[in-house]
Amino acid sequence: MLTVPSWRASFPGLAGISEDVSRLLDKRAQAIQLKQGTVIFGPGNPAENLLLLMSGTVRVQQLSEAGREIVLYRVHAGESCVLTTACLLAFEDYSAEGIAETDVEAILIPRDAFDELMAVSKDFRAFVFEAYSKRITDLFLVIEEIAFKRLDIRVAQKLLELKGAKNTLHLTHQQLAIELGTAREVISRQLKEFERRGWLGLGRGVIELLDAVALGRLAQTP
Amino acid sequence: MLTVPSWRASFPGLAGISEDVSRLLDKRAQAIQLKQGTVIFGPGNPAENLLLLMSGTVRVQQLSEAGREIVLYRVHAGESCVLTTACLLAFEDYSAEGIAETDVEAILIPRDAFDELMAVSKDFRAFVFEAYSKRITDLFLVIEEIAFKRLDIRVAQKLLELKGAKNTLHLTHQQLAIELGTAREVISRQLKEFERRGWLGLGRGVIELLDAVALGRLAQTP
DNA sequence: TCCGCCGTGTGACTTTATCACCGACACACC
DNA sequence: GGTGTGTCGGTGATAAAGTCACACGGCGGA
Repeated sequence: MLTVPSWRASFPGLAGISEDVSRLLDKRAQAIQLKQGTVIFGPGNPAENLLLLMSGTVRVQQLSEAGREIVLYRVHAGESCVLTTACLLAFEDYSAEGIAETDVEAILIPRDAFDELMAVSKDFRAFVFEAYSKRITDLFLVIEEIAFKRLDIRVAQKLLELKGAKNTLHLTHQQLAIELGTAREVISRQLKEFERRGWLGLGRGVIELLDAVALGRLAQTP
Repeated sequence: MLTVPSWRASFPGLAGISEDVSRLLDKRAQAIQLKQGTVIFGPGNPAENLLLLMSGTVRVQQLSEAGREIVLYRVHAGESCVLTTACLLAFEDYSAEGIAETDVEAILIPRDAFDELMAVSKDFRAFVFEAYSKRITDLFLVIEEIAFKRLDIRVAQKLLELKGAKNTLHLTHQQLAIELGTAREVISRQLKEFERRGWLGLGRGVIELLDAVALGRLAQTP
């Protein structure tokens, strides 16, 4: 009856699961570590397992035939890489790839254990579908933004989203272009314009937010 | 032991289900008919059931705040409206809406029956995840196209995709603009250009494909 | 030290989006 | 038959975004 310090504490969605499901998880789940930059799944090597992230983030992005890229969403600690489960059970190939953006600790649930958990646990099903729901609404948001939103607004939003506690971002114009699915030159010019307005300071591979308030105002505009 | 002429014949993915699951389906599933134009789910009225389409098509589209729209995908006969199941179990609101594009006959599976089926039937789980997989790759495709593909190519593709057996399409420039998530004027000019090249004949609410081969060539270009 | 790569800047041009407004047709109603 | 009224499509002007080609400078490795 002692409380085992379980990884499951990180996943509120799994809090309510029953004793025996819990044991099943403990038996079949496996902790892994991934170095920053590891390609977790992608064209050619489909995901074989469900991942639950303990720490770090995974970036999921789409590659176009022409070699351009766009970031679809990020999986953070406490979340799961569920969209991979779609191909996990349906065997269909993915055109997206997942990359460990930082070092990552994760729990790995093999395909058959995933299926068994879906069968036996209502809570696990709810957990999975909730995660699906979040990802799909993320995708809908991406579609809405690239189709209908002005780029300056999206750049401002993305800068505020990516900045951490400090107001300094370490990323290149090219990386920012991939975040938004556009071209590097377009981003360069946009950042230049923000710099001209005194909102940003620009350096090689560094962007400093000087006026987050002004950026926030722009980001708010509908 | 007589074969009941079952609706399930329309769904190859459900062919292999066992006797008792089959009985469960028959008991809980319910046939419905929907008139063309019916809003099946949308902001404000989330889907309460899983739909399996017997006949007709459902168009799923996204509405932007600014009032613009884009078609995300279509559900055809023999397919299911699975993405709604994500919110069906996770209760999250959808920003997309589903509309019966034609008169529709469908099988309706209530939420609790859906959950029970997920629990008891491996085949049903496979069916659901396969449907998910298809939809999600559809969404990825939409993202790739609006982000990276030239509009003239997308117009050509869409014209060929929407045309039936005949080479005559009944849709307005506005509708075509919604298909592609762009503006009506842009479509008008593009169609005009195709007409100038002799590829199309244009009338009020009518587009006639005169040179499908040329359109196909354009649609192929990477 | 020098070469080469990477990140960035820029000009010229094309494509796409936006805004404002117009005319034409279709249908309903007098 | 005329007269609204709403839908559909056409167009010009302008702005935003994407594309292409190339130049510059820093910095790290050979």
